[in-house]
Amino acid sequence: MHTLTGPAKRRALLEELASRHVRLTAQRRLLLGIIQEAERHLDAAALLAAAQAHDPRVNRATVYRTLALLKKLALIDELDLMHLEGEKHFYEAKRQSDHMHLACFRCGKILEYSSPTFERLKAEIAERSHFAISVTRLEIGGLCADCRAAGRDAAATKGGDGLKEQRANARAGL
Amino acid sequence: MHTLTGPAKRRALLEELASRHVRLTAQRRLLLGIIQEAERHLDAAALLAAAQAHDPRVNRATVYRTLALLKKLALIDELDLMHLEGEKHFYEAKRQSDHMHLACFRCGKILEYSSPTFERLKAEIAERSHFAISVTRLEIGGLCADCRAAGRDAAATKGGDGLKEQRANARAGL
DNA sequence: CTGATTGCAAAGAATTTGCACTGCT
DNA sequence: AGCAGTGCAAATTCTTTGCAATCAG
Repeated sequence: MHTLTGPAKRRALLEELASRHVRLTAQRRLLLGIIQEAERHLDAAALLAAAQAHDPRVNRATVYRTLALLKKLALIDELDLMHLEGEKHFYEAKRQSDHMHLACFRCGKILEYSSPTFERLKAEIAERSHFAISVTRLEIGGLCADCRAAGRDAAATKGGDGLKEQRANARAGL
Repeated sequence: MHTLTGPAKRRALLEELASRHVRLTAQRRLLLGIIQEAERHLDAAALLAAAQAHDPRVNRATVYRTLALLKKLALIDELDLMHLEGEKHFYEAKRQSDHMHLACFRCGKILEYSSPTFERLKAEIAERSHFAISVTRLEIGGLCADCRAAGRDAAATKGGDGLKEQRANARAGL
């Protein structure tokens, strides 16, 4: 997961934009680079912060506009990650094969998973519903292996309360 | 799709809440009923409007709090429907088997689709990643059968621009 | 009774927009 | 040169919260 090839990948994105005759401003180069080198899923605020570390003049609006552009050009995917921590969106550069995201409600960890079965499912859907698929988003919420074990232990004593669980409880007024 | 059994289903939800010792206020009964009888996916605003049609005193906050409660109790699923029209969430009563949502970027139509392949995929994920799945959300964006055809026609003349496409274009400043 | 639930209105988080200015190509 | 892109700050959209009043069990 997050197998980054570094410069190679980065150039690919830049070239992709250039070949599509998209203007390459300093801001876009910077943002593209950050998105591609990212070791974790970035939200708009994190991307903005990272960009401003290099050049404080990069503006929030530019970040949102650039993300919208890249999404429209199908170069990045937008994720909700099960709204584990608020309603913000996360972004990642598109890769060869789609993958799904497993979000742990307890520790907040995000696991990635890809499978031929998913590809088969998509093909099946396309064929049977005559739908031309352009984006897929498969997000799964639950407990990761570690937290399943930890949860069993904690349940014996106090009753484990994780990230998402806390938020949900608060909202439901529990 | 949207095969509603009416009263039967409604009672089921009420009883489910009662059996869990959840207080059944007039507001909750009303909201539950609306959610279960709904013929389409409801967002918080639509749910509020529908509720207020019966009783104008139902408050926005109560709607959000009730949705949070039902989500926490795993009685409803929250959907993003590919953010086709803003960032609001949609809700639907949970059913026996999970299904995915196909969102048409052009006409905004939402199709539902369920498949044993999806069930197999979930089983595979659970087994291989040792993840305890509690919620899944599979959303697919693209063009529905009708719009694929319409798009081909329109492309010949003006170049079809649909709901989501318009918003995306606007955001990307195109 | 008594704590859970509600209404209200104000606050909050995330994102978008209008407009004047800047900078690619 | 000329239009796409940007910064800025205000506006929007959707959702949450604090607190006093109300209600279910």
